[in-house]
Amino acid sequence: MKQEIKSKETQDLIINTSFELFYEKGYNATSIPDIMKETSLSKGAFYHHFKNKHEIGKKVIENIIRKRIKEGFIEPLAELNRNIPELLLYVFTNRIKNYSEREKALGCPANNLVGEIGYTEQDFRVILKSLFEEWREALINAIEHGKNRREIKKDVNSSSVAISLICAFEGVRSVRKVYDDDKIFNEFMQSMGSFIKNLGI
Amino acid sequence: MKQEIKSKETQDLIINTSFELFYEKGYNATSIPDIMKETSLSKGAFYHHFKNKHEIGKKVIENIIRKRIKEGFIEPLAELNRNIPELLLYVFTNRIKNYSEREKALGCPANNLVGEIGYTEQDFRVILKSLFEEWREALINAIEHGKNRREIKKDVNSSSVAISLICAFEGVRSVRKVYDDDKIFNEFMQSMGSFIKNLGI
DNA sequence: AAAAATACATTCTAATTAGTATGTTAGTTT
DNA sequence: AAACTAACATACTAATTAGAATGTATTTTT
Repeated sequence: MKQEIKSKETQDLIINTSFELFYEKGYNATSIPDIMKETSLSKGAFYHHFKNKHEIGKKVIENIIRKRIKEGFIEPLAELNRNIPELLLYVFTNRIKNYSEREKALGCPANNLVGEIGYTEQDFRVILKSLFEEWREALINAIEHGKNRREIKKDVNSSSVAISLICAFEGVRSVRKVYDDDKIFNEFMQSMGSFIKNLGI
Repeated sequence: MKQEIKSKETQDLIINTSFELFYEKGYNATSIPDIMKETSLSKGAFYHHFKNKHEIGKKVIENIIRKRIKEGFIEPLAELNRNIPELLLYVFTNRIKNYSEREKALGCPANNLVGEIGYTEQDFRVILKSLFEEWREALINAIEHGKNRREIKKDVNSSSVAISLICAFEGVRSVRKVYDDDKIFNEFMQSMGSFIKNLGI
């Protein structure tokens, strides 16, 4: 029982540390020794708990990144009693302002991984796709609610708007990463704002 | 004179090959031996012409990627005699359909590099930023033309729209890469289309 | 035509890497 | 309490890597 807790804690430490390093340096640029140096554990510990780097990659996406998307983008969409255009405006523009400098400089962890994925790492792609799908479904649900409550125009294509919001958001985090300047966010929010307002009646 | 031509040809071969491999496998996942195996030249040839991988990375961005952005996104914007909303619609939606399967699956080379960049590779970030700036300026110029010709609303913020178009476009190429499904493009184009139409008078 | 420089190829080193094998200590089961 | 197992650490191998050193044929310069 005591061992089980210890084991879980160690695994979590390795997964969390991996996430941070992948986020800062990229997946391919991070080695297993890099990760284990950071945890102050040995390489033996790594290979006792995990098969290889690929497995840790999957765990990072499935556990950490999925949780971040859920908490950051899906759960805030659950307040369906709110006015939907306002809710979307909040989720896609206001929230951006609250990012830490680190998050602004490093971009979106999910999107960074997408950038690194080539033909090779199809496993990662499939898991990431499922995360985006969950996000997309939550958005479609919110938009449909808005349509039913006549807060959003009937002729709005929910699925199309949902994916476009996701695309725009991922895009701006990427572009902001290159610019390293908050001006990008401010200008983006202005157009994004008018796009969202234009969905409303 | 003969040597100069040979030298240039070899350098171009190495740069082009590097671009293709970076695009397919990512920058970090591509080694110099990988590149040189592909060129059928030796490692000695690489280090005769270039200092290290970082230098080749810069050359790939400055030469190949800059050229692609110029030809693909900036030059098409030069047809300022056309109706600007239509021109934007063409550049940002219709053109997407013509991407090859490879380009769709692998995403945007510039954006992929952005994903891989951490705190470390600031050199790349700065060069990439200058490419995005050129693109942004061309877009602002086109939008301003549209405003002057009363094809675009006066209250449209050109800079904000320009950066948002870029963000959305980079975003969709990233998301399409995860989904590996053309449905993403089609749905994106619908919303992007109405956003652009909404800029017009 | 001799000397020098260029465009490479070959060979080497030293570091880093993934992954394995083999400890050792503590906890768990019987 | 003995036997077993889990949680690591240490020490290894084998491959890959960046990059330097050195060699050689072909041009270019003088």
